[in-house]
Amino acid sequence: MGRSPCCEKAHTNKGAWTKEEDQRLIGYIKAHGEGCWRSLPKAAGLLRCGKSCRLRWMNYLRPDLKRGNFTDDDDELIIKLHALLGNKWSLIAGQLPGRTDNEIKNYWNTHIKRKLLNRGMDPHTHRPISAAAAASGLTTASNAASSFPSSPAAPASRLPNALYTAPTSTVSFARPSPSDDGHSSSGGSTDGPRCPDLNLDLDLSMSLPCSPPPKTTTPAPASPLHTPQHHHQQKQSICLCYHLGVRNGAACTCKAASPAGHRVFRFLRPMEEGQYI
DNA sequence: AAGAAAGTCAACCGCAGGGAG
DNA sequence: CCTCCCTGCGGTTGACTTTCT
Repeated sequence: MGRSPCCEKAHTNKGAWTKEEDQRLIGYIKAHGEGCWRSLPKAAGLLRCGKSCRLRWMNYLRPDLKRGNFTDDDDELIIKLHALLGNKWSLIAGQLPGRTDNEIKNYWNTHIKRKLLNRGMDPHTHRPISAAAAASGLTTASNAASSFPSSPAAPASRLPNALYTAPTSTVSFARPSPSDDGHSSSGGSTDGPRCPDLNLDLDLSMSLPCSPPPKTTTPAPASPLHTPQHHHQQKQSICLCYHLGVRNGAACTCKAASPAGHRVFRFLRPMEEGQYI
């Protein structure tokens, strides 16, 4: 019956982190590197559960985080990536160096949704609201927004033209199955027309080419492990073809460029025929 | 100036995936 | 192949801040 708690809740703090806790966490990770989040709190002398420590580090304390406002270019990139990937915030974050999935998720929900609605676009389907409403029975923008499933599940024919302009590159990519995230229950995708080959304009102005990340002034912790931070840093170099399930393609050498091999590149499970995001 | 409403975002929760044994 | 454990992800909550009346 139920899961066992991830940690001993009776002796853990919850809620906002104090400066002292932050310093303890930062100090410990600087000294020992990331990894083994479950045992980290005890080792660092923190009365927090490991998940909480990880989240705090990932979303707030990491030295490579970029604080501050999103630019319009960021907005557009997020919109495009969301149209492509759905609510795969971690993948989207991987294309925005210094941004976290949580930050982007919040930003989407608080800013970009409204921005799209103001444009008359359904933030889920990325289609004009009138068309989206006609197709799904929605009648208002707020309905359209509130009825979001986690994935836009938009076949190519339903995505905005901006994403499917004259194809500069044609990619036949695999979409994950609808059950991948367990939430794609609506959006009119599962019974839509099959669309195995999508002509994607992949020129999304990615700032991160398929090459090893350049040396930065912020040294990574001296941890030989494939730490989550390492993972995040590497995520910035994830090639979109991996996101799209097109791995080991002749045109992609990302994996070879990665020192951490399979742990670095996470990719969406290739879809079975007829399945969409 | 005070209270209400709306907006923002850090943090929590539960689940899924993957690796180890 | 199965089970357990750990990590990471996405959805949601709620405290705090800002704006409006």
